[in-house]
Amino acid sequence: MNLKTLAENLGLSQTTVSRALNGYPEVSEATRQRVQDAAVRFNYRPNSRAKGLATGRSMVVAQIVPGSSEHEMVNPIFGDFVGGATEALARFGYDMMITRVLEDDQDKIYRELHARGAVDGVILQGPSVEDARIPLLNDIGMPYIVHGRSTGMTAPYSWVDVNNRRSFRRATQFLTDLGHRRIGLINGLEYMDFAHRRRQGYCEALEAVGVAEDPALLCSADMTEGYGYRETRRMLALDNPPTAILSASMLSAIGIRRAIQDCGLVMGRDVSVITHDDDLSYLRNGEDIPIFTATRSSVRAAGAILAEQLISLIAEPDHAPIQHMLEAELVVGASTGPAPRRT
Amino acid sequence: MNLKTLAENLGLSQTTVSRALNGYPEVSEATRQRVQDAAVRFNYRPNSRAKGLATGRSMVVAQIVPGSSEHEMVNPIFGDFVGGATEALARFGYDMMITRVLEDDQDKIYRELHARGAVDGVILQGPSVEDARIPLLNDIGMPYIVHGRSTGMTAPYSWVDVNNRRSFRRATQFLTDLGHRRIGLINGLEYMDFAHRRRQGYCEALEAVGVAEDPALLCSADMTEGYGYRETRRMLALDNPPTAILSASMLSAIGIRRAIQDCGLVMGRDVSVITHDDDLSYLRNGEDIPIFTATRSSVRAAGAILAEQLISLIAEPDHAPIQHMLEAELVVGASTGPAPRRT
DNA sequence: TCGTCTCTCCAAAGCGGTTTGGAAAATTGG
DNA sequence: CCAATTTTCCAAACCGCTTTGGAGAGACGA
Repeated sequence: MNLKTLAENLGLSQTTVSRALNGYPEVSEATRQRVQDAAVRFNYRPNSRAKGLATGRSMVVAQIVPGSSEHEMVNPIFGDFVGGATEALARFGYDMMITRVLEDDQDKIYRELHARGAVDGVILQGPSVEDARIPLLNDIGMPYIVHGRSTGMTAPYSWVDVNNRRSFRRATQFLTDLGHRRIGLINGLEYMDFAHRRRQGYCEALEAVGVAEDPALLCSADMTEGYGYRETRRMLALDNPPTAILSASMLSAIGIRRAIQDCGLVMGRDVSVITHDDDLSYLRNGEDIPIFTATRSSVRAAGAILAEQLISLIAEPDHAPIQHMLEAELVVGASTGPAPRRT
Repeated sequence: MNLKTLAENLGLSQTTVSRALNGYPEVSEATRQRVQDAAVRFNYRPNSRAKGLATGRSMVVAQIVPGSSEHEMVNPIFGDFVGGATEALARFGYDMMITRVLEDDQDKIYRELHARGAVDGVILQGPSVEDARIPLLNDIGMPYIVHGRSTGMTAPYSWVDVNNRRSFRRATQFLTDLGHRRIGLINGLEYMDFAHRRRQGYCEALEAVGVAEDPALLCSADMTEGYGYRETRRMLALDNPPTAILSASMLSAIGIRRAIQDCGLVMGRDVSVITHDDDLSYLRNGEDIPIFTATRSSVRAAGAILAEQLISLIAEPDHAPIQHMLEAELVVGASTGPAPRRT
């Protein structure tokens, strides 16, 4: 059923039917009712592509998933983020398209996506420090919003981000307040902006209590369970092991907990742990009381906010850049306690 | 830059330019070269919507993410699955669209997606036993393929699935061969088809050694870490606790391990554990040697296969239903050992 | 030299909507 | 009752591409 046959069935012109359905005022209420009823009866839906052609909008937002090779790690937050974003997008009649792109032809794909008119806007995921995609998108002139920020960017751009520096500063300070001085940081990849900022916050808090950072207590890699385990084992084997560890993700934290137990220690007593918690639906930090003390910020909620902001950027192309800072909450769980007295 | 202006620039008709770019033989090699060069020079890309309108194909495949409420759990496999699928889709020029849909208006959304002509085909995720979406899609007449199967379906349909029953039968048998007779099953939600089948396999293997199933050793829920922990604690507190546990996911298995340790027992010695492992990129089962003995089947690979099969279904609308069975491999890790002698 | 084939290329008709610029009909005001 | 509005509807152009049905130009054989 297309507009033409629907109009014929009603004995009206396509114009009138189109207007009736799209809520234009140039059509009487009686006619509008009649048209709407018929549309429902015939299960009529305007063809997306035709509508898009005519209006110049695709009502689709893209999320580009980078992946340099077959074995690239998928970001665990992907599912929840998309869940939050699609829900918000659906409310405004938008769909989300996922495009996978190899590192090397980022440029090409973004340009093509725009030239093809396939999408109205783009969500940029996982920005690195000085991310090259930002100037690229500025150049292309397609609405976009970044999930996170990119240190070192001079040009303005729209973003939604958690205050990673502050949250890790607070977390570290929480530990120093408890008397900890040897604090490990099991961080994400530090060319990623979020990890870069978390490290800054950590360093600032250490500096505030006059502790110099120790390279042996720092590491940076993909945030897996095994990584958390391995690095914790390494740190606990040091002559001067940490009494507390900061973790960049729940998964690493689970590995950290395992390592602590395997060393015959008790988490929260011998070694305190604070982790960042994205509040993933399939990886909850405990049920009633949190297992880990954590800096918590729902990535799902972030997805919804990004989607809404992107839509307003699309609606108003020369809107000033949107900059939306989210604060992580510091929730206290069972994994932290006062620094053990030096024996 | 659109076809018209490109043609004008070249002094050719739109027809010729279109044909030159799409590889039709009615155009001389010299002209084709000239056209292609110009297309590159002007960075011309045919508009997706216009092309779709003209050809009647959208070159988009949808994946519907069900979600009944705000707090619905996102399936942890989502990211890897989409990664595998989009990669395969991209090879054939397809994009993937994610649509979120509330349980209650599944019907409406599928029908609309088809009527709107927004997508050429659909991937159905997470089928339940007797899933109502399958007859619905048959009725609508849109190409689709199911990730998993649906017990109790009479109508034929296309699917790609892991042989869940066999793999859990083998896993259970592996344990009975080691002398285990008290074996717990910490299963996924059993209205989901995969969980239903795994339970069947488990029961079959127990029956083979004459062991009756014990309701106290069975449970079914969303597969979280906390769930694995809680149920393991419960089972280990029984008068007659299990000596082995089967887990439906890595996440639950991690909780199971934690519970075993918290009870002062050793996994692989006091309690054996086998888990299903979807080989998620962010949740690897150990690095060199597997932590858990596991039935392993890459969900990422499954995504790629589903995508390819769906594309062939789209290309050939009256293709016979595709039924592709994947076998999980049983990899032996450090979490299993002979049944401890009854003391 | 002329009809017949190929080779190239093109004008125009869709695909299914939206939107502009009127025109006919109904309403209002004097 | 008639002119001036307002209301209601429509024909046709347009969005950017593909594809059908030729047409013109050389090449070829007779």
